[in-house]
Amino acid sequence: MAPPNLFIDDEALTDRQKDVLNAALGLLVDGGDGLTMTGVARRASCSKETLYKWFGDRDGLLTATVQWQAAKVRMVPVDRQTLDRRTLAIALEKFGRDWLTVLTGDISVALNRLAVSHAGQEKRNLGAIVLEHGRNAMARRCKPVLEAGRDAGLLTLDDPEKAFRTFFGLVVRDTQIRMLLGEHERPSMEQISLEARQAREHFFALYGA
Amino acid sequence: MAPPNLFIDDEALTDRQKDVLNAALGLLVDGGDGLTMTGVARRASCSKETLYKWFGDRDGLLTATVQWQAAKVRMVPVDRQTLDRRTLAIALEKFGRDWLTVLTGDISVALNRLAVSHAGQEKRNLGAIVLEHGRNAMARRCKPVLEAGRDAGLLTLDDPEKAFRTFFGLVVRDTQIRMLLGEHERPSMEQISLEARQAREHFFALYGA
DNA sequence: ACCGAACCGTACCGTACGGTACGCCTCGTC
DNA sequence: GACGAGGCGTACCGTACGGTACGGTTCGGT
Repeated sequence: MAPPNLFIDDEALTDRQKDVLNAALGLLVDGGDGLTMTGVARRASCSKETLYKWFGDRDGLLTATVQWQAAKVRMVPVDRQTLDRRTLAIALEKFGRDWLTVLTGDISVALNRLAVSHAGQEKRNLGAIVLEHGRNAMARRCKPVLEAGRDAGLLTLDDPEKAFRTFFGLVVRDTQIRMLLGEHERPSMEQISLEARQAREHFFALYGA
Repeated sequence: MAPPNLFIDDEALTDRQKDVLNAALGLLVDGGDGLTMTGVARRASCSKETLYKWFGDRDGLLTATVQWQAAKVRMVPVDRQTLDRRTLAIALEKFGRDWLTVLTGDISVALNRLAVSHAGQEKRNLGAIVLEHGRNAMARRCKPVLEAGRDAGLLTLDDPEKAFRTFFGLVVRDTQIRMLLGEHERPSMEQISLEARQAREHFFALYGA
């Protein structure tokens, strides 16, 4: 059964509905199993019938949860005027730091795990959503900065997309896949800062004008 | 119930057992669901009872499948004598090419999906196995080459582990996570060659002596 | 005060799947 | 040829979970 309304535009959600999604997310974060309709209903103190009325079916609930939570990920915007090499470097480094912090967080790991599992079956929605709000959102934020850097004569890059993908690689490296595969020692703040700094240095070494 | 014998050392497997594991793998590759004991039994033309006798339980079967298949991944070894800059570059580039080819293959994607899902529940085995035969195997093959490059005065690196992780990032970038999340347009051979070449160039730009 | 909508709690149904039991067949060994 | 081990096919059981039904309660509107 199709969900009655699939709010691709979010925030047609009442507070109570957000409570439900929070419950689902909580269940998801501490152990992907346990995320059952009965479990969500119990944790949110609501009835299963309500869940089905609001979200159509299990998949609708999952989609709503992922969509709503993924949309929360916000990177700090960077104002592109008054761009000199130092502010650009600071911006990129902070970018990497924020990104690594989000990536290694419980919620991000749980969401990506769910989406990856989901992409294994035929239904592809969750993977697309997470990709959109994850990698692609990062790209949308990052590429204008790179282009601004190029226009300011600070960076030498032909294709912003390719440069972004390299930046992605320099920042994320093997961190994400290791977390997804169950290595639960999250890097510390200091570690993240260090890695972001090195990513920035490396990126400038490769693309600095 | 625990599997009767958990052959952490592989290849205590008869041909018939390998047939079974192949069936499981096939089921896994075309759509992670459908990978059910009944499905495997049907596909391998064997009885469920035999499956349970051989592998203990579903988890044992999955583990055996992943372990056996993951062990198949072989990178071409690199002889570290007579190392000049050109052969090192060729080795690293081929390394990247092979790695991207494996990573984007159906089997690798399916295996990693399964392992990631599995790591979401409390049982962590599969994640560890894939990590060991994936990233870690790559590291074990790669780091000696990097150290040889350093000893030959071709590379400047303090910590091989850190250098390897950067190499990993330069090669893999966002490719793996995108495949895992369901983006099924696999990069072509030409695309992979291009990316491996750029990864090699970038790596030398960062670590070349 | 009354009514209806929304919702909670719980009981219930159907099915899919992990795991077991059992009858039959095949084949190697004596 | 007799026999037992190993294995195939199938029927079966228990349970977990997605999904539905329904009675009881709260609450806002009239």
